[in-house]
Amino acid sequence: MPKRPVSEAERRRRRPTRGGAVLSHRLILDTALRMLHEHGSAGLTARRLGTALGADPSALYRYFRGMDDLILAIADDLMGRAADGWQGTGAWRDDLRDLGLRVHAAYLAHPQAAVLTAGRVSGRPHETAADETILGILRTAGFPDPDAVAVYQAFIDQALAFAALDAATLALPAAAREADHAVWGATYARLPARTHPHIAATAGLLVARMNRSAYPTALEMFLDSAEGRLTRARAAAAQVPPGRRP
Amino acid sequence: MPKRPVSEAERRRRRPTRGGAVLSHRLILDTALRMLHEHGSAGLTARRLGTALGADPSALYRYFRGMDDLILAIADDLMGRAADGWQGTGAWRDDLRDLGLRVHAAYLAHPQAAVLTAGRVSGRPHETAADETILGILRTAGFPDPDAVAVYQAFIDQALAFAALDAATLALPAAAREADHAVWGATYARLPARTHPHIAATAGLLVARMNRSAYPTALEMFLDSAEGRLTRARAAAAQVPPGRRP
DNA sequence: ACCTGAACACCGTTCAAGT
DNA sequence: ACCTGAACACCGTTCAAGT
Repeated sequence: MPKRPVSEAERRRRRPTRGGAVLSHRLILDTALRMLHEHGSAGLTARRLGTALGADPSALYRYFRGMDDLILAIADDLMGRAADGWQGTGAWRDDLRDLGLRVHAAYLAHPQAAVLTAGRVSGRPHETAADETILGILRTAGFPDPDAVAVYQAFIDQALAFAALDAATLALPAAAREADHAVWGATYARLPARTHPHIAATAGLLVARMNRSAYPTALEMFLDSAEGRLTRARAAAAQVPPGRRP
Repeated sequence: MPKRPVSEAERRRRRPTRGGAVLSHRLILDTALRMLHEHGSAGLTARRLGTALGADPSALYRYFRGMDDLILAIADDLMGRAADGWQGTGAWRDDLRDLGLRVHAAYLAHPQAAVLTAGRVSGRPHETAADETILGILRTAGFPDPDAVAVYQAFIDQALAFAALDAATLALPAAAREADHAVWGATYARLPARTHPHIAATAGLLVARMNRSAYPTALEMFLDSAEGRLTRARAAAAQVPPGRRP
């Protein structure tokens, strides 16, 4: 196990690099995000990041344990961008929808970063803050704790899972993305009705939909079902008045 | 654009490699899946694959355009494994649940491959066959075409998105996976109630749930909502008898 | 204290040459 | 027809040396 890099607060001297930049976690993170946009999700390498910062690549290892540590920091940064400035209205369904769409949008704004961070639990401040917010919305709305936890987990995983899936398409190099799009136009829309009757019958609708994210539909379906659960939980609670609870 | 490698049917001579193996798409695919299991999702490289096959790495380029082409072939293979031997019962809700869980399970059986193929549209035979099956289940159940297409897309994307998300955890090297698990135990369960009251209040439930997939919950919520849609669509259709349709 | 430079052990892909 | 071998342009990370 390599030893922990020096934290931002502990730093004393800030000697500039050969290129004149003064390194910091923030500067490295911002430069990494810029490189991901410019060069794609495979384009973030320690060597290129060093060059972009005007520093030797090995200097990065004083700030991050390695590329994996940097990627977890990027993940938490994306979550921070999603939650930045958010205010709840008190209407749980509207608030959840809004948060889900914000997380999805924050990831899609940095699709190459989203691909890299998909499925990683960072446990860092922005992530825990988002989790606390979502659990608070559900518990305040009246979901009993076991339901709140189950619905919370399905909600955040659905948002992140669709973000990663949709980001994967956007993050492809332009050529590959066009090739994937062309698959729909060329292969699916022209499958013969004899072998693929259902695809053939709905080809127009399929092609129109396939280049749009399914997340808004899936999110609304999720909220429908959550509302049903809440109604049933409230009805069950009304059967057992507060004074008679064990 | 590199030229297309020779297809399996077009091959004439089958000269064995230096290592004695006779190359084929199937052999390369199976060897690639084995390497992914043994060395993780970053462990599939052209050089290692060559060594494992007893061939020079450059020989692979006569079978696949490059690593990306190989990855799309692996994606279609996973979909084939999911659908292999599946039989519908005619009960749309049971059939969809079964297919969703099968796709999820097929991907989780090869998590390192799932990570690599997440979000890629292959347009190849097993993928189109699965799409035809799902659309058929929905249209036969009575979903009007626009609903059938919307629900189909949300269904397949949700299955693949959760598969990729859950696979990302399983595909981590053992050390990183344990570190991610430890994040839950150490960070989340011990956040103070003063700053994170909702996480603190449900910490036991959270830790118990977090190492299990949220897909079964999300899938059941999805099916709840789809059932509501179908009921409403049937009611609307009953309002307009067939003879009066435009 | 912090950054550098060399070193080590790797990559994917191309293309002319061999069999 | 198919595979090989060399070549090219890259990787992440470590560690002793410089400032």
